[in-house]
Amino acid sequence: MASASDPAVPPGAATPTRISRDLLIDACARTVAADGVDAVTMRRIGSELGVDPTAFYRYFRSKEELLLATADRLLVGAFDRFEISGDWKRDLRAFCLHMRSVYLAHPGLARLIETANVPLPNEARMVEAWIGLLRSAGFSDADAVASCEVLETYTIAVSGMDDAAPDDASTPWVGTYTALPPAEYPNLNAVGDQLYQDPDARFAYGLDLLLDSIERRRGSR
Amino acid sequence: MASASDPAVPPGAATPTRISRDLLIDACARTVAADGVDAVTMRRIGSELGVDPTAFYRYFRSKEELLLATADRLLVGAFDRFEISGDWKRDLRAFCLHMRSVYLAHPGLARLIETANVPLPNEARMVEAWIGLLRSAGFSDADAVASCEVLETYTIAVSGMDDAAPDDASTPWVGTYTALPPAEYPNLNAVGDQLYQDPDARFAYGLDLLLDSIERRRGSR
DNA sequence: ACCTGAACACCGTTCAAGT
DNA sequence: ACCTGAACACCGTTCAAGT
Repeated sequence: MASASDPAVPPGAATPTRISRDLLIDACARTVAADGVDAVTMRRIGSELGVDPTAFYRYFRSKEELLLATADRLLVGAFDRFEISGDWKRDLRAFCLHMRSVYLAHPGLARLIETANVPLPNEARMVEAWIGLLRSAGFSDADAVASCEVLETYTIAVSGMDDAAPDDASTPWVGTYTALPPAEYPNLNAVGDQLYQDPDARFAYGLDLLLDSIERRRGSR
Repeated sequence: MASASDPAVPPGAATPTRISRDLLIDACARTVAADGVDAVTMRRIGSELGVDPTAFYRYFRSKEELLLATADRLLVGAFDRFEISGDWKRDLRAFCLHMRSVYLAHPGLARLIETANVPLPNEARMVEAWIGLLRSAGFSDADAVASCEVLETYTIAVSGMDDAAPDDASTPWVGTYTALPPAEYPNLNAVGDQLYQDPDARFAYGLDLLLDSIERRRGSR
């Protein structure tokens, strides 16, 4: 797609380099956005670029290296020009909700970042921004670090869990809890129909619980 | 191993059934406890029972069915005879910490339960107990459901994230944040050495933030 | 009735061979 | 210098054949 519209590569010229790190990351990012991380196979990336599946080993040491580079690219702009209102609580809330939407749009991305054993460059910039927000809001260094870690962990772990579930995952769950014998499961029979209705609402509810406590701990010091 | 020490199976007798659902689940559970969910392969389970790798298809429809049955077995007793002190906050806190320790002892178990699209029987019993605890503590049904969901989600998602990281995963992270250029990363240079020190402490910190807020919402109604 | 084992359609990755 | 393609060592799963 990129090479077809690139006027710098005349069609009749001697075969130019058809792939590069950037092109491979592009193809990988497209696949992740379309079908998730699990859909990425070397054979698919290769055929998408019209190239042998094994050609990419000239540019990346392994599939994991390609996936991490792709993950980092997908984080670019996810938070970069995020508007800072000055209200730390409101800003952090919007931050977390926005990151969640990015994770949900790229199934497997959150878990990819979780399991990386080295922080991605754009992840570092994100944490830098979060901690800056907390420190300038008057939090002590220790509180800023702890609060930042908890919010980051909560956001990425819960979103990673929710994006792994298929779209209709909530449907089979709803109702199964109310079908259990009432003698053994009185509470589930009473309130089971309210369980697991809306993952987004649940995420926001927990996020507000965390932010409320963080705010209160700052005030009570 | 079981058949070798089983006196009910004389060595010279006509070959008896050597496997069953229970034996397969046992072997699978042993593998999960020793090396995690990812180490489970049909060929390994087969060789562990001295049986052809494909023999298990007579007892389970697929690998996933075996894994889910194993997950449910690993939840048995994880919370069953848990002591109820009567202090809901203290009980829920111990509950979550205990479940986390079970997840961490079985790498991949949390994610296995997360991605199941039907609740496991022992999971239902767990949620029944949690909601009962909250309702008898005076929470409204809506608050009990929401609080229970958030605590369950937080515990399983964060533990699933932490158990996926290798043991020395924290080591490479610590320090990388303080090595970044101070001009661009002033906050990470200032407090980066305090980041990602202790996953258990971080989990407990966030758990207390949640419980504090839950307690306050009950009181202010 | 139960287990076996060859086979199939996938993986990620290596490496000698082509151009 | 760059790409190819056969090959290797794995997967989960199927199915005809053995006993």
